[in-house]
Amino acid sequence: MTRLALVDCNNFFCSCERVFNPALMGKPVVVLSNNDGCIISRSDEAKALGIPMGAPLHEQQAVIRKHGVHVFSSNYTLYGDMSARVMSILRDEVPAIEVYSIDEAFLQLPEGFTEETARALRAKVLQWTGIPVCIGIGSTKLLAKAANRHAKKNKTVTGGVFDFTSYWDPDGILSGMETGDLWGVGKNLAQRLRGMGVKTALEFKQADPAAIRKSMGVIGERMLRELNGIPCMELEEMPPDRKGVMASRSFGSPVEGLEELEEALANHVARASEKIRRYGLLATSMEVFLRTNRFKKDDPQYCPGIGITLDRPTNSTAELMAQARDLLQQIYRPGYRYKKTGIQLAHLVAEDEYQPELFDRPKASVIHVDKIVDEINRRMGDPKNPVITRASQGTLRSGKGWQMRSERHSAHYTTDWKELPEARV
DNA sequence: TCTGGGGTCCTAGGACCC
DNA sequence: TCTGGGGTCCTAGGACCC
Repeated sequence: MTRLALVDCNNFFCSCERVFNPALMGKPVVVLSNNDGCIISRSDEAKALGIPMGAPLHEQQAVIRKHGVHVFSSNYTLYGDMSARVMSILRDEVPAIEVYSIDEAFLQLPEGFTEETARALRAKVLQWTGIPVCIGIGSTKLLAKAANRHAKKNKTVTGGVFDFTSYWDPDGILSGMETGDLWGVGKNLAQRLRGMGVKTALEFKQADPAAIRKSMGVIGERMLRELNGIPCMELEEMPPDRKGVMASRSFGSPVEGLEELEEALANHVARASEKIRRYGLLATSMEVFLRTNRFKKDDPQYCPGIGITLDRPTNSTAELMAQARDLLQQIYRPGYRYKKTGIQLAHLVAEDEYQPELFDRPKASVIHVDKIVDEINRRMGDPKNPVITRASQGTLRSGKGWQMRSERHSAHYTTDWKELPEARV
């Protein structure tokens, strides 16, 4: 039987801050998201105060002041550095490792790697880096994840390490776990499972595969098999090729003017292009988007996006910048309070494999034209009940007119006319 | 009134994760 | 007043091709 471990750093960002400020030990600590908007990491003490994951900072100010919670802006350079140290220790201990995220890794365990070995590894990571970790062991990735969760939730009993493969009653553990606690089962799938009478991880494990397949597709079936110890997810030592790179930020306060949006966008283009250069990649398509504040229900909402296929693959900041500015001008409308803007570089190709004469560009180019949306709604529907509620993209199909997608119906709408005033491709 | 079948490519949207 | 920023995979359906 193959055995895998999932090693997960506890409250990683908070733990990193503590390494460099030991006086924070035993005190409540939180780390904030990029914009200092949300709480994205909490120490155990902060969790005990009832501060939820992802909570907007402003909602927690009272608790923070009352209990003297230490608040940090995030410092990803620091966290990346600490992560590398932890991973390098893990890499030296086992034949293969998959770095799954900044604070997690799957380990392929060699023969004779026992729970005691795991405890020693845990102690070593703590001693060498100052970062506490939990370790879960199982015969599949899903079970290793579940074991890790059990170890973390019952730290006083488990000491931060739990091994499904040597425990006398694994089903007993699964029966105490809700399906929503499993890796890959979120709010919606948990609800779907409840509808089938499946509430615990054990009930999921024992469910009818055909029924699961029908209601949850291959993802559900895969999870069911993994619960039964049949591996469906391989250890991936090499990170897969990147599909796209995004750079976006929210504004602290709403922005209305084009100039300010351009400035922000320039920043995003610089970051994204730098990133793909570092990876040795070229972008062949780019998308620019704008967002109004979705939390302000009463404000007029406008969330356009526009994508193009680039004339030639590039990672040059200047080239991308010129394109981005042009795209922004196409979607910008005055009179809205914008909250966020960003770009996405996609259809990435490796720089050293790129040969212009062999390069096959993506065929369809996506456009955004608000006027087309308006026009379709005007021509096709009752203006009070528009066919397209929030379509942000459409495609010009050769000879077939415009194809738009309606959010409400999740379907394409194809018009039989091509020409529209002021339509820009 | 009947009106192929198989395949690829593309996109949006849903769901999930850290 | 303030509400993150990245990613992934799967599915469904249309255009287009043979």
